[in-house]
Amino acid sequence: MALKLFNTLQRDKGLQEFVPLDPARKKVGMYCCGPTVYDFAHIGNWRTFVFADLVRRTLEFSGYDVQHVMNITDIEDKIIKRVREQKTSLREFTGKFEIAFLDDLKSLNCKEPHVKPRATEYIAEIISLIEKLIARGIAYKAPDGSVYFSITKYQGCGCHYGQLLKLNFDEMRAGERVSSDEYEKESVADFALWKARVPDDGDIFWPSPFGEGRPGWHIECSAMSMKVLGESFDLHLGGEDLKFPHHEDEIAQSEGATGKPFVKYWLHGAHLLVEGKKMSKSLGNYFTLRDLQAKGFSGREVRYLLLTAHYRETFNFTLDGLNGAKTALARIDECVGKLRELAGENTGQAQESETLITNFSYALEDDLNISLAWAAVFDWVRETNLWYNSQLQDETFEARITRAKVAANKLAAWTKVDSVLGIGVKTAVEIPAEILELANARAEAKKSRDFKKSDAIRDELKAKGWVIEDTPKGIKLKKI
RNA sequence: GGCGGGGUAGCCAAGUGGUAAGGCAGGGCUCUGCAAAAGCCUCAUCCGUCGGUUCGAUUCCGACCCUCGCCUCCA
Repeated sequence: MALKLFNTLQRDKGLQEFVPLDPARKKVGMYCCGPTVYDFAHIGNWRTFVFADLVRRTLEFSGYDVQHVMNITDIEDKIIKRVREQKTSLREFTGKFEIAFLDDLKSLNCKEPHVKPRATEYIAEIISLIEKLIARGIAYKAPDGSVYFSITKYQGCGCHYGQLLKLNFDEMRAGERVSSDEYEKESVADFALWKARVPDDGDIFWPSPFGEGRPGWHIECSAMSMKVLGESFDLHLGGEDLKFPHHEDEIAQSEGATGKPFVKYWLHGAHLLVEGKKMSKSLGNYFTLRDLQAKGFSGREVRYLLLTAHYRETFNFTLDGLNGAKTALARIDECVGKLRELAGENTGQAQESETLITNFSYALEDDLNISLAWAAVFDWVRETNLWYNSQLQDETFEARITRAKVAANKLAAWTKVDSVLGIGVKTAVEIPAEILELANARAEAKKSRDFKKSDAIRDELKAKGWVIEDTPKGIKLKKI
C-alpha cells in the first residue's frame, strides 16, 4: 500500500495517493507555516508543529528525501506594537521568541526544519513578487500607498479563487470589521501585499519601488516557499484556520505571479480544545509548553499526547490525559528496557515482516492514522511482554543466545517505528549516591527480615521521588 | 446568515453494511514478606435523538438536538 493523504485541494475526492512532483519520486518539498514570534507558542500551536513533524517523519519512513521548510514571521502588526511598547529593537524582540520557539521544538523532539527563512530576510524576494503581480495587472497601488491584490483581476485571468474552500462572497460577512485604514481597497476581499508606512510603525519599514512600508502577511509565505522550494512544490501544511484567507491568498499570489500550480497537496491540522473548552487565557486553560513543564510534565509526554489523535479531528487536550501519557510511556519504556537488557551487545535487523512494522505502516499510510499506529505499538508491547515472561525459565546457553537475537531484532523493529513516533526511550537517570545508599540499607533490612524498617525506607525513597521494585533479577530503581 | 468538522465506555480515542482497536482510570489475578508507575486478564447488548433503506446500521439516507471551527489577527 502507498501513502494516502487528505488533500484539501481535492477534498471532495477522498484520500489521494501521495506522488511527489520529482520525476524520480524521491525528493519531496514540504513547507509549513511557522510561528509569528511575538510570544511563546501555545499548546495549540504545538499541535500543528508536531503534526508537521509527523508528516515529515512519515515521509522519511516511506523512503522520501524531504526538504522541510518552515518560515519565521518576524514582522507583523502585533510584533511592531510590542517592540514599540517595550522600546526594544525588532531583531532583539523577535530573536528572543525565535530562540524560545526552537528550544520548545527540540523539547518536543520535533526534527528541526532544514530551512527556516525569516520574513525580514526575504524583503527583496517579496518586493520582486509584488512587482510581478503589478506587471501582470493583478495588483494595484491604492491612494494610501499600500499595494493590494485584486481578486477580481485575478479571476479575470481565468484563475480560481476559492480552491481550498467554497467561497460565496454575497453571503460572507467579509469586511464587517475591516479597520478604517483599509478603506482604500477597490474591493473588500482584496488583501494587502505591501503596507504603506504609517507613523505607528516607527523605524520599522523598508524602502521599495512602491514606497516605504512593510510586507503584508500572506506574501511572505509565497515568496519564501517559492524561493526555497521552487514555483511548484509538493506539500504545504498549516492549521485549519489558515485555509482562509491565508492559504487561499498564498495560492492566489503565487499562481497569479507564475501561472503555475503552486502546491500539489495541502494538509490542514485541526485545532484542539483544552479540558473540553476553547483555549483562552480567561478560562485558565491556555498553556504554553513552558507552563506544562512547570507542572512537571516533559516535552516527551506532551508530544505523546498530541500524537494520540488523528490530525484532522479536534483533539481534547487534558491534564488528565497528560498524566495518562506518563503511564503509557512508562509501559513502553519498561518493555524496550527489557529488550535492551536481553539483546546486550547484539544488533538486530528490523524485518519488514515484523507484525509491528506491517501494522504500523499500514496505519500511517491511511492518512496518518496515528491512533491505529499506537494500537499496533501497544499490541506489540503486550506480545513482547508475554514472550519475555515465557523466556524467564530457560537459562540454558542456547536459549540465551537465541533470545538475545530475537530481542535485538525486536529492538530494531521498535527503533524503526520510533523514527516516526519520536518517543525514544527514556534516558537512564543517574541514581544519586544518597538514593543508592537507602536502597542498600533497605536490602539489608530485608535480608534480616526487618520488614518494618525496609518498608519505611521504601516510603522514604518514594517521598524522595524514587520507586523501588523487587524483580527476580534484583532491585530496580525508577525516578518518578 | 454562508461554508466546513464533530457527537463511540468514567476520561481520551480508532473503526466497520454483519455485530465495537488502543491508551488512561477501575476491577481481578500472578510474582512478592508485603508491595510496586512489574506482568497477565477483565472492563460498551452498544456507538447524540427520532424516522427511513436493508435479511441486517453505530456504519447509508432524512429530520432534529448539541458542540466546535472558518468567514476578522489566529495553529
